[in-house]
Amino acid sequence: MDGGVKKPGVTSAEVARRAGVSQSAVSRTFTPGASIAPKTRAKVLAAAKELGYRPNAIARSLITNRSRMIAVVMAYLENLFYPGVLEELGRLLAKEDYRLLLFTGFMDRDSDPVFDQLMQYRVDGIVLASTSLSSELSEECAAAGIPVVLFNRTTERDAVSSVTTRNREGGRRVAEFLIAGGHKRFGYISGLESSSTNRDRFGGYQEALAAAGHTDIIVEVGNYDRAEAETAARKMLSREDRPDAIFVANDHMAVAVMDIARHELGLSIPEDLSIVGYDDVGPARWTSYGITSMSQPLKRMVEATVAILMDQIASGEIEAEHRILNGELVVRTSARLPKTGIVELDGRRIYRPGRG
Amino acid sequence: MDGGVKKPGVTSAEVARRAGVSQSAVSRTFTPGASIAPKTRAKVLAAAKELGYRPNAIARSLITNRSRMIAVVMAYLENLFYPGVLEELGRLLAKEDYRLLLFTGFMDRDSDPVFDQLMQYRVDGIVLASTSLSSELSEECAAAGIPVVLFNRTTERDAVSSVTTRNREGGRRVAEFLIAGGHKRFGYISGLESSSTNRDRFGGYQEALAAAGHTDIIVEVGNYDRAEAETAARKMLSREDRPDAIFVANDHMAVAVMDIARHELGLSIPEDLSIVGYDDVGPARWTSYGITSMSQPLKRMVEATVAILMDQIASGEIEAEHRILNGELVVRTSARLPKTGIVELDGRRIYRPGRG
DNA sequence: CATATTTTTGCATACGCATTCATTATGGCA
DNA sequence: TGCCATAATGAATGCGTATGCAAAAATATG
Repeated sequence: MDGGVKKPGVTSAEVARRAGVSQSAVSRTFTPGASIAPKTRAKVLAAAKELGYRPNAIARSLITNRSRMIAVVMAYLENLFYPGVLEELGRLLAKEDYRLLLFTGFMDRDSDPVFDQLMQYRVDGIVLASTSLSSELSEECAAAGIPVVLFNRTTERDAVSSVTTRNREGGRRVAEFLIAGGHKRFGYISGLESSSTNRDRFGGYQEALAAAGHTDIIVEVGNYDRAEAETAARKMLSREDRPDAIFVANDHMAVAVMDIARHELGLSIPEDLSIVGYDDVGPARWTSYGITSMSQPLKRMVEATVAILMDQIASGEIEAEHRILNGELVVRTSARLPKTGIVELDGRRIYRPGRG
Repeated sequence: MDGGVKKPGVTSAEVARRAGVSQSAVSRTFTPGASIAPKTRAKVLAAAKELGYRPNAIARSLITNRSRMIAVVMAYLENLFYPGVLEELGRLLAKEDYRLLLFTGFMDRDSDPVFDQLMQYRVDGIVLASTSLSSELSEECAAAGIPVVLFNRTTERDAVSSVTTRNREGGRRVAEFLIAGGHKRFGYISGLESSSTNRDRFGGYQEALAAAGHTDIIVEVGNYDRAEAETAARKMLSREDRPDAIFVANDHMAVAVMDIARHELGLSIPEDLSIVGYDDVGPARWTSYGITSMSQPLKRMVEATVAILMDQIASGEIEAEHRILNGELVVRTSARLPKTGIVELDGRRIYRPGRG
């Protein structure tokens, strides 16, 4: 009825009056490390509690020029890998006393309008998890002193920090594993062709296959999308010379490929067809799928991401830093096993050729 | 080297000087509906572009007493239903020009420390998706004029707004479906026993079963957790009088139950055992599972949530509002089919008893 | 006890912007 | 052209807090 005014909330001045001290004293009470006498502090805390006072983070940000918010840009969350990342990010950022401003659910892959928003909120750092950033924008961030971390992505010119795994080595290992398993015809269902992860995974795969004399890889595009992966699988598997081994660029698509292979085309996995995925995400571990998959160490990746952010926020230096972590090929039931090279490692079966 | 100072960024005063106008004019240029001459506006926009000016949302919030941020509290994201909610929330909130401050990844189900944070940031609204709120806290929100919406949850005393589906009717329908399918022994794997959804789903199930003379339901607790659901399934299915029909309180657990039943205990689904889930989440549709499941209309639920928030923000009135939506029992392959009652509805098979 | 040193305190100011108010420019109409 | 209504403008102020500075209080030292 009164037209929508949010009640203004208790201010530090009101608390000060109540406690019989100055506004400064109230501020100092809530500023760790500030000079304040214990008894004054106690008075202030009492008054604050009575009035239900909470420091206004907005006003604080205006003074300190720090919002204590990190923007996380994640275009889609359908692939469970990303919710996992989000959850871990939330955990670690909270531990560092940072809040998480999430940008998701925009279909156009263009992050520029989102970028405007996040700059207006003066975030202290940016994590880009499923989008890249045009080079002008990343330069603008650098100029503004805002650290940016590309998560699970890199750019050619490595001007912006990134956290990735050894995708090329991963692709190579997948190839070695499949070759050792005695496969003859190799397929690849690709992710987004513009993404660095996809290029690297395919590059390593292709390279190792070529080294073993296999130069004819059957490729279809899945764009990291479930529906497109289904289409790609149908196409690839209804060929006469269909592959007996497929490397799918991530588990999210691999699940779809397995469903199509088994239930639409009646193929047995791994007897008729071996499938290897990437990420080692939740569903890969579910026994219905049991996907043999290159793992990405999610927790350590997120740790590295937060470490880079905190470091650059603290130092003010924002030279690009690149953290590249190792994964393992986790062996399950979706692909035929090589005779050697499989070892047990804290409860998981891992493929490590040469250790075998 | 210089100890970490984020560059202050361009201010409206600088733009004003550059454009040869007052700071007020700059402000009015970026305030929709403000009184500003087209040519002045053009000058300002030009200067702003040159300098790379973006209005400081923090400073604006301080004046307007609106942060244009909505806090979303979501303890865990492992169940794909919630990432879906998050994505849709992000989409709709962006459309309303609101940002999403996410709180996730805290394991203790207690949301109170989180609550402190979110109040400090003076969010304009709160969505609680996997946590409840102590009654004092919800009263504090009401007093502060901050709308709160419980998503997929309710409290007994309905003092705080909520968006849910007809869980009781859903449970009832599942029971009717399983009875019509000729099942004899009924099991239930429960969600969090303290949650309203779980109570309602079980209540309806129990009620309809009792009406048909089945009063002995075998119950195990899964707490909406995958691992616990696995344990529950093992226990329930290794009994001598194991059920031939299980209602699992959500799909996230139903997937685990199916895996255990099939691959650990060698049961055929639906020949030996029928399974019905809840949510109609992604994996339920994957052909490996094909879970017959009560759907929750995610998009409409999120729509309702945002509508309630926008409404209460605009009006300033925050009397609790309850939106209860309808789901459908989507029939797939995880449960034996009744002879009648299955109809086709925009490409899905739906169970509607009495509709023939 | 006087003096030097340290700790604590309040005053005043600034952060970047929106908004009120008084003033000036603009356009409409006779 | 002159007069009035309206639009546009700038100066000033305040949102809630942190912080530099100087004054005051507390403590240590001789």
